Amino acid sequence: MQKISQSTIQRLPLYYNLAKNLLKTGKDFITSSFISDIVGVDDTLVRKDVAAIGCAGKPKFGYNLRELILYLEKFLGFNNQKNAVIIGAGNLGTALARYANFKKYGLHIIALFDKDPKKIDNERVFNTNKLKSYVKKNNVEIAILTVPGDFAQAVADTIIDAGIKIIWNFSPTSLSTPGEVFVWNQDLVSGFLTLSKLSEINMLKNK
Amino acid sequence: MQKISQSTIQRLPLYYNLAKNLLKTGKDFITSSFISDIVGVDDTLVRKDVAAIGCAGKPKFGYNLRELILYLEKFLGFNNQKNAVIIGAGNLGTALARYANFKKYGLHIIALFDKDPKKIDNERVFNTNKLKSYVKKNNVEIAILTVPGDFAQAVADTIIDAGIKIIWNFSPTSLSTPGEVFVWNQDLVSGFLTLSKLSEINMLKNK
DNA sequence: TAGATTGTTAATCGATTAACAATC
DNA sequence: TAGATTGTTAATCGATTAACAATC
Repeated sequence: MQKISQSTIQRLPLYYNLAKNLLKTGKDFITSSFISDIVGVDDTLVRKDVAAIGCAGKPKFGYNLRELILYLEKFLGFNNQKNAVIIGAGNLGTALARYANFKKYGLHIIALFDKDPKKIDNERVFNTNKLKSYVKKNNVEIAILTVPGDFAQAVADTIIDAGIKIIWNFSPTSLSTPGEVFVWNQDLVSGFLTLSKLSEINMLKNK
Repeated sequence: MQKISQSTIQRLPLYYNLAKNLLKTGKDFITSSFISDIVGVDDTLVRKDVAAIGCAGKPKFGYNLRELILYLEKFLGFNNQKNAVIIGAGNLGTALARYANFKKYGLHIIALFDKDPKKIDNERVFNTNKLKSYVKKNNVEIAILTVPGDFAQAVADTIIDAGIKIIWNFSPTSLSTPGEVFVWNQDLVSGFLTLSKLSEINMLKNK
């Protein structure tokens, strides 16, 4: 299998969303230049990305829409349902837990943890001191960290100890983890700062 | 001014968070190799990034921590307070609005909009039909889109018409916008799919 | 002074874009 | 057949890494 770059992987969900939207309009085919126009990625690159997941197009028509969608769903692993827990039942953690859509894409959030007794109902939200045993018992693959930065490393240590190999880190702290643990940082403040600076540069460019 | 790459800009907030944490421990200096170890970025690259924002280090010591923090704050624009509105007062939109931290970093969320009458209080949450006039009246620079994908383009058209030049797009829809409008996509489902696939590749690598 | 660390120039690597052949 | 679009190879571009000189 040829290796697929991170950049390609990050673009595929964009193609997927677009393909699903186009399907609603009753279209049967989608061309690389159509995708290019809307997603803002060069059409050659779109074709390379699509080729990389093994989906072939038809000259003069483009890609069969349903087929492309199936290839994307298969590649992105919609059907490998994964259990996840959220640590930190604050605003963001709670919002993520309520976002029903995740399940369709393979992310099944089965519990939240917090150390604030007021948030604990022992049904959906548990005390953080039960985190380790819960993870071991319930086949949890993913931990979603929505705790304040000061606690992130300690929580990470705990869940790694319990066997977690995938961390979706919404905290502002860079985590020190062993090589076999995969961390995906999604701190939204960092996101905002990046957006803010890049937009500034974009303004200057358009002056 | 030399141009600073998007990759550099995306790393700077990571350095910033680390620097702030280290400050709490009473340290006065921070070295590029220390940053490298924790953030997971080559130390040469760290030095280039820091040099790019004009901050100079001291051989044998590293960077003065407070000085580095000041340079980062200045570059990332913490003091340019920007007004923002959130469109879509669902779980995520509401959570973002409640996240008080944003204000420290220059993001001032001054109102939310929704079309569901049950969510409207005409104090913090307004009817979407007032969006355009509100944006024009209140010096709103940033629109945060947390609406379902089907409505994203229509909302985008409205706010662009009202003069918005920066969109933080949490919806799963790629937006068609004029070149002077800057869009930063942060769809969390796409985020999860990327995380999921990359972690899979990471697993294989570690077998 | 010796040694650690910064700063910079050159080399490498990989991603994107350009050119164009293949094909429906 | 002609033309549009895919698929692929080559060229370009930019980001990262390596090597090493400068400096405190």
